[in-house]
Amino acid sequence: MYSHRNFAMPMNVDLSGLIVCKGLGQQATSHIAAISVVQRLVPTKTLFSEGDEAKDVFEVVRGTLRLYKLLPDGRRQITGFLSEGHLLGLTHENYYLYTAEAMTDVTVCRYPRSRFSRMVDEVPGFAKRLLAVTSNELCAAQDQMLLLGRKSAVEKVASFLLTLVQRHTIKRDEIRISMTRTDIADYLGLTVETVSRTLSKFRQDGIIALPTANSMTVCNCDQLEALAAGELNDCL
Amino acid sequence: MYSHRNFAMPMNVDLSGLIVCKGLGQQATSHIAAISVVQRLVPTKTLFSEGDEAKDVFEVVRGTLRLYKLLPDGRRQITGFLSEGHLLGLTHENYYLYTAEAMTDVTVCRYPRSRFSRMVDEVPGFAKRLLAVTSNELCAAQDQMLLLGRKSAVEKVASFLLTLVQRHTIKRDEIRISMTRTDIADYLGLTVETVSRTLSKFRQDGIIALPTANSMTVCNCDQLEALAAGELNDCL
DNA sequence: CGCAAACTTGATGTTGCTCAAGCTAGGTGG
DNA sequence: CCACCTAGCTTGAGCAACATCAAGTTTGCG
Repeated sequence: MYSHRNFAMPMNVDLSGLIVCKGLGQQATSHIAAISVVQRLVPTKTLFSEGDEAKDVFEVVRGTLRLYKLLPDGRRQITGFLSEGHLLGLTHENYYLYTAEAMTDVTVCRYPRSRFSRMVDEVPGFAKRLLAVTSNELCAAQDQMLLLGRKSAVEKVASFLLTLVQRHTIKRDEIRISMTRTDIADYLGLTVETVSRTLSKFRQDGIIALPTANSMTVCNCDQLEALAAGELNDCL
Repeated sequence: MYSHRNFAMPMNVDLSGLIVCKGLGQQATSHIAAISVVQRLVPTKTLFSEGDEAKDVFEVVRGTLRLYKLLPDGRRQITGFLSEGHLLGLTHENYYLYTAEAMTDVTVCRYPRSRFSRMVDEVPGFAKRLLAVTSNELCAAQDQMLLLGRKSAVEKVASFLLTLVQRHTIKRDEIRISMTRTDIADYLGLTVETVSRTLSKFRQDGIIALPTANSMTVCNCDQLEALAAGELNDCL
């Protein structure tokens, strides 16, 4: 199982495209690159767990992670899926507030938190950039609260599919679903069975096509939007 | 009805205690005070609505507001209750992402967004302070996602009561509930009836006392914590 | 080819919603 | 000061949406 362990490498990678560097000067970029370490994960490996001491901040360079919180009895709520370019591990506590686990092969860039924190003080515009990132996350979190608290299963799944469509603008309407049904369920506050049934229903209604379990084509985007907003409660 | 309208006043108020000023220098504090305007609201008046152009940032000086999002058919999800010392209206979009409505008589301090934004660039440490505030909100939002997506009605209400207890450490265990049952329901993703029934059950079980509908005493804090964590599913 | 994990589908069960009615408290006007 | 009125709260009965439990099916991989 050794080959499955997480490992850090003193590797020379081009980091100039990192999100944390965007808009910062050449000097800041090299400063950031200097304190970073590249790390890789295989699927299902955790980058860090809720409650661990928050020693590092990470940026996703490649692949996708799921972030989640658990209840004592194992119930799971996925708070987000993070892909290339996203930061994670930012917190003002001394411990991580959620678990981050690789869904695919993942490459991240790791920054020691102490130095990262110093950069927030010293690099002009850096705190503002992080504020922008965090504000966007908060916005997404609030949308998700509306979804979790007030939407029906059909609305939840429809909303979710639409966000998938909006992310993958590449290849019109043909979407790769990189998460399992269980992940989707834990993200939407449903069970696997309900997610599966709802997708089947959308397929039967000609709203989507499911060539395989992991890919999807949206046939009727308007109707999906109507369903997501809860405007077609009668029609189903 | 004129007396019920929101109004802004060129009023001299001591603003040195504002949260936005904390930890900043004397110069920054006076700078902030210089661009602020005091504004008052009576209960049920909205400070701003979701989708409005985000012209200002606010700080609550007195009273409590509810923040919420609506679905087209009127379903409401309250994303938070804001009291004294909290900032609101921060967004990186050009419009507000939620509605803010007064629950009590409210006094806020208003800052033009353009100037506030300039301060983020110019006042050292200001962006970092806002980052801390936003990070805390994000943390709370993620806890709320877990609650909304994965907790039962009993667990939701128990969790909510515990956060109330933690806020009001004043007067051991005697808590004033400033929101209506409907507000609580819309915050927890439940209906009024379910909230009422659950509170009644807690009362019957001797976990809490409800002298009036708007106040509460926690009799058995341990049990409430156990319920909130979902550890007593069998016992009820 | 065979195995395991993921997915789908059906039958049944339960939580929390809906609808309906009565209760309580605070505020208003006679 | 009291009666009324209304908004908020409580409680009950029935129901629907979603969960649970239980097979089967498909898929990907060794």
